Amino acid sequence: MKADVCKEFITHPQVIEAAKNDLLSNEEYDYMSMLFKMVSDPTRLKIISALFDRELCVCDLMEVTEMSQSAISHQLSKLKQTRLVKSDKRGKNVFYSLNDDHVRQIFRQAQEHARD
Amino acid sequence: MKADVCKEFITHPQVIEAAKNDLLSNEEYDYMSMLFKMVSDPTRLKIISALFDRELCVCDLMEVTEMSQSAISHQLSKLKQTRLVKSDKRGKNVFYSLNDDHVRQIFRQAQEHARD
DNA sequence: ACTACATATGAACAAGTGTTCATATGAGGT
DNA sequence: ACCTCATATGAACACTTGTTCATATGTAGT
Repeated sequence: MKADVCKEFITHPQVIEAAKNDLLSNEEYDYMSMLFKMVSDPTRLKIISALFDRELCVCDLMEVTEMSQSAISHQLSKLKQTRLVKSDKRGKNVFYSLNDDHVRQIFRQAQEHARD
Repeated sequence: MKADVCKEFITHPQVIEAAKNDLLSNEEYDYMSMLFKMVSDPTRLKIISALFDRELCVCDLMEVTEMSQSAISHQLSKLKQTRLVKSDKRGKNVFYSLNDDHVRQIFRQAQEHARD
């Protein structure tokens, strides 16, 4: 970013070139950032683990997570917009479930990390 | 959370019990939340991918990520506090590198997800 | 049509986050 | 001792985020 800083490089320019080549596109960073943001809130993590092996309606999620209806509904809305969960309206209820397996994998990986 | 909501459960209480049993401890949620927060910022993601296969000093990271010295230093400080990176002071420079393999795994998993 | 229940949504507010700017610390060379 | 380079750090600021409160929408039963 600055030109007149770090005049005396110790690591050779090749190392910096290599690191530059390892960079991804901005779209990839933005997507990953969005994905991680979605799973970086404890309430949403609770919701995700509740939905891990079954579908649940908003009602059920209130019971399970001990959160208010509004809070859950707002979070589900975000999770749905970002395609992490899908919904199925049946009668008065709306049932939510995880949308694909990537979420489960990332969740599991972090959970393993948490055990240390 | 509320008692007088959802009087007519469609899913049986057993399902709710099962979901409750799948919940983790608050400490686990907080840890996972913290971990995901750390990798949910594009600047930090850039830093992490630059450090993926090599150590770099703050100087190098400025060049590679095209960010200001202060911004990088602040982010490295957070990444170090949360043990995602470690540092090694040699002379005038401080070299940073990833601290364990969990970060790499979680990063890779998300990157795969990003390709869809 | 009316009522009760389930969910969604908008506004408002407190709390958290990332950057910049200015300055401090610390190490090496002279 | 002094100067310069490399990094760290504190304060200030704009911006984002999650919750609550109030209210709207929609569905089923009567």
